[in-house]
Amino acid sequence: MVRIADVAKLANVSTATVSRVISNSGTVKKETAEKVMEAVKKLNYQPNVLARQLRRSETKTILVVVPDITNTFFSEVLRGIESVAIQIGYQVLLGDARNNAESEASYLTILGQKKADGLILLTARSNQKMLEEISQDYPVVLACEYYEGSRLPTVSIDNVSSARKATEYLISLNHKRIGHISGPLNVVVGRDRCKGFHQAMAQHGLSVDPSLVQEGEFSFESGFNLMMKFLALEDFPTAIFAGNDEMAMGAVKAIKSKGFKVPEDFSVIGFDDIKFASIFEPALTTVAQPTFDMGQKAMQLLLKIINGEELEKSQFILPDKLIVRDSCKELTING
Amino acid sequence: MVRIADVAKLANVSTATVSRVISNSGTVKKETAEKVMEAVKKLNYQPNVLARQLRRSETKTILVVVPDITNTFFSEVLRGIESVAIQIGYQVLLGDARNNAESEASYLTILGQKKADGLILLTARSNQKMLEEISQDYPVVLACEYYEGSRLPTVSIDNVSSARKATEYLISLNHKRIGHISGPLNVVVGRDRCKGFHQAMAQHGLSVDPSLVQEGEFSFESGFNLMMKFLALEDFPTAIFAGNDEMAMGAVKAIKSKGFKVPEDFSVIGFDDIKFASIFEPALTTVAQPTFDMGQKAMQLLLKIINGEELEKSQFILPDKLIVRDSCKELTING
DNA sequence: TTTTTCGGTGTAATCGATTACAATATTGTA
DNA sequence: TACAATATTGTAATCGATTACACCGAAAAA
Repeated sequence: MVRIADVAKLANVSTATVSRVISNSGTVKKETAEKVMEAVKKLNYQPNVLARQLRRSETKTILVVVPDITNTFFSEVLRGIESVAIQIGYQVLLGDARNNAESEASYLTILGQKKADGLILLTARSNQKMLEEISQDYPVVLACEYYEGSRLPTVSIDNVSSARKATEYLISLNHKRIGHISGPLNVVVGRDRCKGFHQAMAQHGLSVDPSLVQEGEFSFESGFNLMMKFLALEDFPTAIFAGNDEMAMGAVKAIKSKGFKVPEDFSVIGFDDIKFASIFEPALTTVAQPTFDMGQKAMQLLLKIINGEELEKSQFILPDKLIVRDSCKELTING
Repeated sequence: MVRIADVAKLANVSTATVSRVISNSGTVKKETAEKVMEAVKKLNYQPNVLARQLRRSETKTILVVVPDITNTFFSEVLRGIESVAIQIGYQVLLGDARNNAESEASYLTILGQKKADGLILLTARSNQKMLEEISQDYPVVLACEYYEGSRLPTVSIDNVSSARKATEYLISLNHKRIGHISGPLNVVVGRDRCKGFHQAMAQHGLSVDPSLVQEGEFSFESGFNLMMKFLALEDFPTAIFAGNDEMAMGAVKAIKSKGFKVPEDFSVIGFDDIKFASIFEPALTTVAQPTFDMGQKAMQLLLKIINGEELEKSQFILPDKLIVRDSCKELTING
């Protein structure tokens, strides 16, 4: 292992000078610097980051905890985070919570151990109070998910209004009997999308049949099963707003399994616009979240906090976008 | 910040003793240990991992470089890696190469900086020689992808025989005029799958029409475009072996766009068995790779190398599995 | 000429743990 | 009781960088 002392000896200067050169911080005479650089090159010296980190007590590493790394929605956000991180010399430590609040919390010890300078959470299912305490001591940013009424720095879309928008789209297509296949209501985004659904219905004077609102998990299977429930009712809904794209696909699959067609017999709208939404048949009409941007924004925000900069505000709402494809259709009188 | 010295003072012992207690390494009297543990608890002491790392010169961190984090195939492997890592007290530093050999290589400096104890590469597109040199100095394991004729420790399936198996399945369905939509041939797995295809054809005395082998990228769009090329030929193939599932889906889409049906008019087989393969319509017949297992195995292997254990062998071939679904059909005389 | 000023460099303390080695306490043995 | 063996604990060096502070010499100011 080549140490800074080796370089110093070869260049015939002190370690302090070498350090100044490689961090180009201080005032070093040009010729001296060249001598040092030469020695660095000759010895193929790379500073030991651990030592630097210890001394400066910073790791240039951040921790990102995702609920499910195999969900492309989150991996796209992650990519946004990482792209910014790399640019500014940070590395990303990955925590995959596997949809488990406990394991989510277990990653947080990494901060206390000083293995990371900050934390971005793409999931907010563990104890809110604990997290708020942690954010007193360490830089924390939430992305995608969030806590209600919390002051924690957050980057996300406005799930309530997006859900309203999705529902209103169905309403604009003349649908009146609309069902909602909701994500888990103990997760904010599930709750907020459900809320948006109800708001839109109320605003347009439409009543919501309680049997047409079903809570499930953000998975294909769950979407399938809940749609099957709807299809067991006397009086079908004509359109379905699903909590996310996977659920929407499950719902479509269920509809098809009964011999019906989408969008002819049922309109289905999803949420997230995952990679596969456009490949699916029918191509899914859905609300797109700016995944990559959210990741980038979250990282930029975290960096500001790490650097102790003042935040102009702490909640960032990014724009969503309704993507109209082929899974919804206007309800005609015969419909 | 609570330091070990604070704990030592409160417990009225030396820092050495505290250190011994928290790493339960040495011989410490029971009562002393209890005293120390009490002080630890009272002060809520957490060792500064950086200091430990510097002294022990180990980071308990590994670096995983993936070609594309938004590809569920790789994120499943990653999950396998991470699950083992967490269990044994390691953390995973993520490098997303974004399908770019240069950026892949840029992550390797992290090793030299001592920010990670080892490296798992899920992509092998950068300079082989360089990597082999690196593996002299640092623990390295390749997973999924590999270099031909290299002694680098590797975990993967046998892509040649898997591709042969896939092709033979088509042959067993009476197909004779079979096309191959290949992944990039500058990537080993692309090459090996192509090789397996040719082997199977030759072994069954079938000739390969050169115009029925097209090289593309491992993407949906690429699969679509290349299938369109086939569909522009005078003499169609009756079956297609695609380099991976995304390409297979693209091919199916192209076929449908021309008004043909899968599997009635064309049989299509994919590769990887990604999450979406079963949701796609028709559900994709494909070759499943043991993603999670490969990740686990790779991590276990890396750990052995880190610990300086002797490896019984360096190339691990895991079993693949042909998953028969609905995208292939026996060729009848009417074709 | 003398005194400041400051660019450029070196010395040594420091970050916070681990651990080699030394020292002391305790127990066992003769 | 005396001495050896062992258990337990402490002292201080160490990991490899960064950086506060001191210092020197040359240029600028008085």
